[in-house]
Amino acid sequence: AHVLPSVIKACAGLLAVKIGKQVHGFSLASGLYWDPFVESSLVHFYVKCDELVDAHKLFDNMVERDVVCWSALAAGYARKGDLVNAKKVFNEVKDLGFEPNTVSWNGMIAGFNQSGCYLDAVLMFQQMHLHGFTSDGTSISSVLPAIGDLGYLNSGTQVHGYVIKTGFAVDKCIVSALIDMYGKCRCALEMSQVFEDMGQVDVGACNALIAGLSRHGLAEKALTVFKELQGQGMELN
RNA sequence: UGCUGAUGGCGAC
Repeated sequence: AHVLPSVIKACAGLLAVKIGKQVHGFSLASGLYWDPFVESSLVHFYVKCDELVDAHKLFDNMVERDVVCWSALAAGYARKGDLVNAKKVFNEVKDLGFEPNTVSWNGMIAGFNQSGCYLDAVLMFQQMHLHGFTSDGTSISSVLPAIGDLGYLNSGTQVHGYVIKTGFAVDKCIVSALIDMYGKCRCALEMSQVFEDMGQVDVGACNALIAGLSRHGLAEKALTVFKELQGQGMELN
């Protein structure tokens, strides 16, 4: 019974729709469908495959809904840019009787960011704090690009300060997210500073830096940096 | 100190 969720998870990763549906059928036939782990991995599977209608239907018919499958569904709507349903599902949480956790919040922030609903991503980030949660690395690297796209330099600087204070500065994803954010806010200096403060060289950070430099019309500088890094044996795209 | 499910950046594809 513990292998089903893993199998379904693999189908979701591969977008193997047919196989996933077969596994779904098998779980029904074998009577394992009521297992919360099986069910939520199925919800996640349908979400990943963009079958939100099926995902929602499954969710509504579940015997044992919990915070995990609820998070998966809400995040799925957010990632699709379906603001109405995302918020609707997210706000249903009280009626369902459980509480969002850090992952639930992160899923919404990341989803809104990926679908270009930047303002909503930032608002969710604020709400998360108002509800007494602390952001982790995932929340921060999800919200930073949204802040950058909105040009909210003040918020970005605040998050940067928080990153330094909490020691998240060693996280590669966060560093490149910071570089990306400063690049979008047209702060070439801060951007380069973050890059240099990073002890080690990271491909992602380099990509963000070069993209940021080009955005400033500093294409030549970008090329120079590109060659420098190549000289150090970096494999860039 | 892990051991079935939901959440992360830039880029290439």
